[in-house]
Amino acid sequence: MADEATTTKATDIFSALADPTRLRMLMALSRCELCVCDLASVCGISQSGVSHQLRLLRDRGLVAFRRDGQRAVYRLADDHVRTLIAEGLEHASEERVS
Amino acid sequence: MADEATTTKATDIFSALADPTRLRMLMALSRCELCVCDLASVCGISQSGVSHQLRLLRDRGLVAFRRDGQRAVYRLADDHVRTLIAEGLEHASEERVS
DNA sequence: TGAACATATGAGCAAACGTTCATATACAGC
DNA sequence: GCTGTATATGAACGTTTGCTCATATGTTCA
Repeated sequence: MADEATTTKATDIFSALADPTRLRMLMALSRCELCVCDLASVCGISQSGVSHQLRLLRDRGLVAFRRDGQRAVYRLADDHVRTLIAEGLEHASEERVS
Repeated sequence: MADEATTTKATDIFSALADPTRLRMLMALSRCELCVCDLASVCGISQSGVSHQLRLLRDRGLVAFRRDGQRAVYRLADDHVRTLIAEGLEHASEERVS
């Protein structure tokens, strides 16, 4: 276990979570599904920026989406993502135990 | 919960895990404590490179170390780190469920 | 003290990243 | 068809990252 491919995939997942903008997007999506413009206002960056980041998250398999008329409505791909985010936030909010 | 500071701290943790070299180092350290030169041979980069990365991991609170003569012996700072790594690897090794 | 070994630090550089701007594509309603 | 809105894509940019080289610091033993 933990071969080269798995390690690479794990770093891909972690690096997807390693940017403040993407983490905020995923935190928002862990509550409810949202369209691109919603995410843009949540993150405070341009629609274009959000779209670029969403493509990365899609490529890494962290989010999925459906078309709803003109809108593209995004959601977390699965509960694994939700769990990882929750764990990271939990550890981050805990006091450091030496 | 999940305020600005917590989000930042979480991205710091995730980005520490987001590099192949650092993840390999941490995976090795999750089995047993190791000195710098051991880690260098595990990672296949220079001693200097390992030392730089260890400093980052120390600053982020992911590893701790003790002096043993000339050696600096590093270990994971706590079990939270071990848990996060294990989760990431587990998710990475699972088949993608659409 | 001085030599040998282990680790840490600083400078420098190529590559990757995150953003914006401009523009293209897709859909809805007229 | 055309217009307006939502999303996607490509180019360009400044910034950050991860590494190596050279060198400094620290520890042990003679």
